[in-house]
Amino acid sequence: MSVEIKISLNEGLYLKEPQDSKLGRNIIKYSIILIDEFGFEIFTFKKLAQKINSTEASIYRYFENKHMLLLFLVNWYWEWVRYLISINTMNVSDPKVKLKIIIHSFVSAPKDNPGVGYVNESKLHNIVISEGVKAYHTKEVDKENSKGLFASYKSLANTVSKVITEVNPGFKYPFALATNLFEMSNNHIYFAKHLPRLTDITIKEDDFDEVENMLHYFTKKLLV
Amino acid sequence: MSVEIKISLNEGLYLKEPQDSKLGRNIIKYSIILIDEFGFEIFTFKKLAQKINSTEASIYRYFENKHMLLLFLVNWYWEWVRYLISINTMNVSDPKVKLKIIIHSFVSAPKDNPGVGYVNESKLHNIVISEGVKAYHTKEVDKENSKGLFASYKSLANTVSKVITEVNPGFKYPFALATNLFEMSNNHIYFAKHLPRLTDITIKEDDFDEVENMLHYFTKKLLV
DNA sequence: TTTAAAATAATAGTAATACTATCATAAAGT
DNA sequence: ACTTTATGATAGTATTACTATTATTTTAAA
Repeated sequence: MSVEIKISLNEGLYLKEPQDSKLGRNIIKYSIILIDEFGFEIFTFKKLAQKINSTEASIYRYFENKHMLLLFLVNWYWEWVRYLISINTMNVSDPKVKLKIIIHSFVSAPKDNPGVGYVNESKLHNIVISEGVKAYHTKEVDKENSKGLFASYKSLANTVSKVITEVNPGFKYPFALATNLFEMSNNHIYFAKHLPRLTDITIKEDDFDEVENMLHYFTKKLLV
Repeated sequence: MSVEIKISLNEGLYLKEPQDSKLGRNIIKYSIILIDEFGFEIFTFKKLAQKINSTEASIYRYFENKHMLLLFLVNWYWEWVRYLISINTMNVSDPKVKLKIIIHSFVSAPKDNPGVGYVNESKLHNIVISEGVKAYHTKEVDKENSKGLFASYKSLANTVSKVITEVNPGFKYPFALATNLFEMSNNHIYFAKHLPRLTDITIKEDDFDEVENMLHYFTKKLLV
């Protein structure tokens, strides 16, 4: 039972839609594997080309450069989380329950879901955790933002902020809390793994329960 | 009235203490200016060398590579904020007031303080906001962490977490809140400037009051 | 089924980056 | 005055981040 979902993203992210061809899907698939394994700085189009028995030039026909590829991947992730939230909260009316589902999606999206053949969601999650912030910490943010290349993150923040406001209409910073839940989730998974003195939680073999509990704890206190 | 403070940092951060020579201090001074102006990716040792009429080779005698230089700079910043907090809370006994001072230091450290001749704290703050996360999002985190290259951030988190626990001994995540206040401060200043739809606050001509108010609001709700 | 169009591969080449090495000169410390 | 140390000048290498050109393969239309 695999219903292939194709996630559509802003056309400015790529030169040619990678999800529509074998090579394109290979670029997505193996870039995720390589970036997860070696990190974004070490990753190059040349190495990717070697891995998939293609050439640098061919990859450059799909993505302007590796930064754009990263931006594509994190947008894909944002959009996918948004999709998960939308289907999982579809028949839920209690906003508090919705928020629980949202937090669960932030923390453990890759765990519960089937997903798309050419995307290893778990590795992509690792990339978002380890490299995601680099997608928007560049000198080109403003230009890229004006082209809509962060639309998915903004939509996600918007969706979540609405639920926050439903839970507590008096809460003053719904957008900040929305993005903070997402960033905090990623940060503290990263901290627990690499800089444990910066957090209170621990992670044993990819069990993110403590992160989830922490976010619930914060959210509850903030929104009562 | 300029009392020159020299901030001592982990020796693993540099090959040769840059604060002890004219060239070293120039490297610090102008790397801050260049990274702030052009961003970390565009910044190279060659460009820096040209700017200060020196050579790449000379700069490499101080820092292994530009990543280490960035790590040095953010450590310097962390250590400096820690120093500010320690002197500004010295004679304060009320932990709530201490926390206010801490938040103010996170948000507006560069505003209120004289500082060190070769460091433009305001530009350095910009670098921490825009590039700081790159200092610890690398494949070498674990190795670098084991050498103590993140000690300053950890000390800072530790200091703040203690105050949080003083305010509310029952609060379950003092370290997470400590780091989150710092990260949130940086993130939302960045968002307000570049991705305003991701936050609720606005910043008009480097007035960070709204950020500070937001952090107070969050902290208060979390620690009552 | 042929044929044209489009996609990919193969190859080559360039400027910039991220270094390392060597030697000469200048500055500082004893 | 002398020796250590710091810096500058110069050169060189491997890798990166591309661009360009041509050949070959795949696909899609006539």
